[in-house]
Amino acid sequence: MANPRSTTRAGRSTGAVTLQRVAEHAGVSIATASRVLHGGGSRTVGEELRRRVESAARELGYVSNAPAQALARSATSVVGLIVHDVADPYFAAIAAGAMRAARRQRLMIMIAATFRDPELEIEYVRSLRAQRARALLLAGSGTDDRSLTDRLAAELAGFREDGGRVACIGERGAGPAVPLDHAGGAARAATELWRLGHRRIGVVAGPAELLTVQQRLAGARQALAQLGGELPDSRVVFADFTRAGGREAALELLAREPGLTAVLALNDVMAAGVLAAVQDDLGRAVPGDVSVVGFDDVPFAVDLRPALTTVRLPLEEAGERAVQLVVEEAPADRPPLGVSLVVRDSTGPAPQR
Amino acid sequence: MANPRSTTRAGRSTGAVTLQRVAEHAGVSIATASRVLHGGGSRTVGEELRRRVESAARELGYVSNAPAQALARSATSVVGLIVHDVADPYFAAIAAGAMRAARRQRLMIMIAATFRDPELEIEYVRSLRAQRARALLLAGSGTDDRSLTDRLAAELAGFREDGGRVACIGERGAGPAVPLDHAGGAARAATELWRLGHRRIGVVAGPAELLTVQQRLAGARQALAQLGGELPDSRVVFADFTRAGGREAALELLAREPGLTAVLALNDVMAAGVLAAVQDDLGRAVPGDVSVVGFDDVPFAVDLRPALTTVRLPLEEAGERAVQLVVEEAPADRPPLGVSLVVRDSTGPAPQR
DNA sequence: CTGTTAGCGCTTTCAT
DNA sequence: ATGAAAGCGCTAACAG
Repeated sequence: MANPRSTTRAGRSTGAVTLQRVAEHAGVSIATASRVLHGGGSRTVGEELRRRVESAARELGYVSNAPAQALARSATSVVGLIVHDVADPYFAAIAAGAMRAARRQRLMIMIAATFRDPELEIEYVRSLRAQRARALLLAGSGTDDRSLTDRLAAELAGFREDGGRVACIGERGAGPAVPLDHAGGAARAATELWRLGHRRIGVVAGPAELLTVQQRLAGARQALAQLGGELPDSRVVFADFTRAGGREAALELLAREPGLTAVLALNDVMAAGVLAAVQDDLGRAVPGDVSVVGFDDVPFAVDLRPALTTVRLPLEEAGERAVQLVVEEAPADRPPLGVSLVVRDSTGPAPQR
Repeated sequence: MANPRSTTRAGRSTGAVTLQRVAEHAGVSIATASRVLHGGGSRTVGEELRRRVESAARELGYVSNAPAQALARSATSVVGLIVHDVADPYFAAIAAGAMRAARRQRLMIMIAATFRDPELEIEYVRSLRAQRARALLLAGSGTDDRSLTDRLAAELAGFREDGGRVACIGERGAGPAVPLDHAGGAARAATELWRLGHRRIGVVAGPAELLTVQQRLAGARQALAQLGGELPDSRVVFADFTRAGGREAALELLAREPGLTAVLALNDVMAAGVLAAVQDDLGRAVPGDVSVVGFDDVPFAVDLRPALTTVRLPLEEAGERAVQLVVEEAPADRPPLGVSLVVRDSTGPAPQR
């Protein structure tokens, strides 16, 4: 004989334990059950019934149905986070911060990785919109592609109209943001190099179309100009924001401008590649022959060979702030996150010649 | 029958665009609209109506309501992934693989980070159960705590009863798993060290209660025993699976057993700490004085100083397989993922004495 | 091929 | 304080 979960009255096949069943089991109305099990604080149910409902729920192993709740109250507790690549320590750090904050707010984070495809980013905000996510966090850099940006903006506008909140990590003109001073950081790095006597500095940059890259590059360029130096285009090479990209770019850069005494990598992952290129491929000493500075200060920067001098960005905190921004746990006008230069062993005085 | 909702455009800027509205706008029934907009492939709608519905949806800017769909068909397209810490490259790699596979299946990944708190893991499977996630991926190591394990198992059983699928990355007796040969990998590492002439080998291990740690440790111990060597408890120190943990453990290990010529770190992040301890704190050479081998082969292993010899685990692929396992995109009996030893520069012959 | 019509499980007035 | 009932937006029989 079959062994159904409980005796069924008419046809109604059993299985999932619903609020309905909990209510029956406790001998109360479904409304009451809802109030005790999901009622937000406003305890408006008598002690006796409350107890009965609670034990019924426990006995039956009740688990609330989030989609049903979402439908009924048209609001979910999921926050979408769109990153380029979770395996990239930059995004991993942001995600970690966001998740920490989410836990405090009892929110769930749904992460989508675009693998650097802007089309996918748009597709994902649409998905998250369909999920009726409570908020959306855009962690990746924006692009200077107007059409893409406009389409994204349209999708985000729709999301907001449905009542969703949006926050960006780093300015990208698509809503409130947790500002990240890319330009300032790059300026700090360039200035340090200048101070060390470097006059011929090259830059290994990420994809040229990324706003973040443009801002960092502009910061370095401006600082150098102000100092009386320069950063001609011939000293900048763009590549993927990866270790391989950094390595190739460094090789090209130093082939093109052999006299460079320092290179600024626009992120730490690329810096790792630069270090490999300079030391292993080219057999030059760091910082003896050429100094290298990175950007972001991801966890492994200190373990690089030599330990990387880099611009520190408080990524985890940025992630936390982003969720605070969308759940208004904190005032929107907090002092911006500071960037700082962490001087380690990959930089030194410019070699005499 | 007056529709109370769409009483025209007075006041409120017409609420959400629902299927109902799209249907009206297209002059078809809501069922037809549903069929064209969400109908899975089985095109059973006339060309004419199909076109009308599609353009109506576009004009109105319709976005489907996932929670409503989930409720109606009692199935979602979200897959939960529970990790210890997204910022840890081990989990980041797994997550990246999972997301890549998820995209192909048009699934969304909801990541929950336990920050290494087993209680939280249980809490999160409950949450994901409430979300009616289609599947659950457990990426973290299990524990040898019986009570915790039982409670988790109970929760997972409930999840399965509701129709959810579960997969683990690495065996943990909680359902089908993407096997990861922790023991075999450790054996390979230990054997290599032995081959290089090392006879006094120490181990810097992660938390003792983690199954993964126990398996790796057992693998190393057994290999050594087989070779005629040994791994007494005095040569094993447990600490957090972090850089700091690795560093402290290495310091303690070498203080306790100064004669060690090699140390096996049970993951690469710890290995980074070991390298720092040995070289920077103790001023000993690697691999001249002591050889170091890591575990996992995370991306930065090659950039460590010196480049780390380590056991390679195909983490991204494991993540991909895990989602394939729960959506049965692939047969369950695929050949297990292979582990291999990547020999780099942190290992060398045992020093003569 | 298209429309009707029950629900899916829960929240939330509105009464009592 | 508690219950009855009307939805929330969509899917899936079940007719035509």
